[in-house]
Amino acid sequence: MPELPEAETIVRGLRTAVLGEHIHRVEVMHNDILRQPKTEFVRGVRGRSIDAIGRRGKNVLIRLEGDRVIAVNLGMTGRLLPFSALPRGERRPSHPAVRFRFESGALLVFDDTRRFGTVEALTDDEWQTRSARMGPEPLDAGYRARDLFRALQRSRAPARSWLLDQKNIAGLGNIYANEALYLAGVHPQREARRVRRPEAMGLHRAIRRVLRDAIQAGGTTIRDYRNAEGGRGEYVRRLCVYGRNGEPCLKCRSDICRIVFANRSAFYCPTCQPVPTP
DNA sequence: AGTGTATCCTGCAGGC
DNA sequence: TGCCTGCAGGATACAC
Repeated sequence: MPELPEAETIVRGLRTAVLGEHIHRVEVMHNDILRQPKTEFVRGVRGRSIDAIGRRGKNVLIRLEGDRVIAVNLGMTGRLLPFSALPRGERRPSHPAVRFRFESGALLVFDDTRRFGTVEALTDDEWQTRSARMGPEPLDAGYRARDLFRALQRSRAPARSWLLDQKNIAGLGNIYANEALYLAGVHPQREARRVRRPEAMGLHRAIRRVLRDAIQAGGTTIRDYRNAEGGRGEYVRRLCVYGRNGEPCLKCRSDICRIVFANRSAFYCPTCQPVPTP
């Protein structure tokens, strides 16, 4: 659920909260969150300090001394919650999966209701290999509209499926993929290779605009997403199609439609995003 | 090779 | 009230 803007918002919050902390103890409450043996994970992180916090696509990267990195994929309901002391009462995480305790007494909790998220300790080299298999960062200055157009040409997948595939672009999820397609006037089921050059230009612009605006709004909270301070994302108020089926299109007043394909809902305006003609 | 489907898991909303 | 179904921001093993 957390997509690029949510991951970026969490990263910014974590920088002020846990940068420089020294990991003293690690507790794993749910082994299924880890993608490696628990002993290997603990060995990779314990006793190291946090040098930097970064992001790649939807992944939060906690960089440790000694060329190590904790890679966190938030899945659908994952949260990274820093606390200055052991939390109690309402502020306590509901489904803690991994707890990092710092020498200062502060701690960082990976909390995940559905446990679709993953946490792993990697060397920089291992992470580089992983990162190389992912598509370009859509907000990088070097990501060009013509690159998007050329890549689209090579696929028969529906445009929405193509945008969700992290090998094509890193960081888009179901919300922002649908929003970008709406802004670009492309139907979610249009074959990627049938997106014309001017439409690809518009889609490139739409992707970057949606992601930048959503970061500025602190992401989108539908139900579970919270930032590092426990706060909500305000981009919900700016959504044009996602979750708005049956409501009027903001441009033309047609009813927004919801369809399901590839096991996920897609939202679009039947007038602004005409059905693909075979 | 590249795409679509089913699956992991929990919680919530809505219908009866 | 309680039971059932469907739905949810992701990623991936598998079948075609």
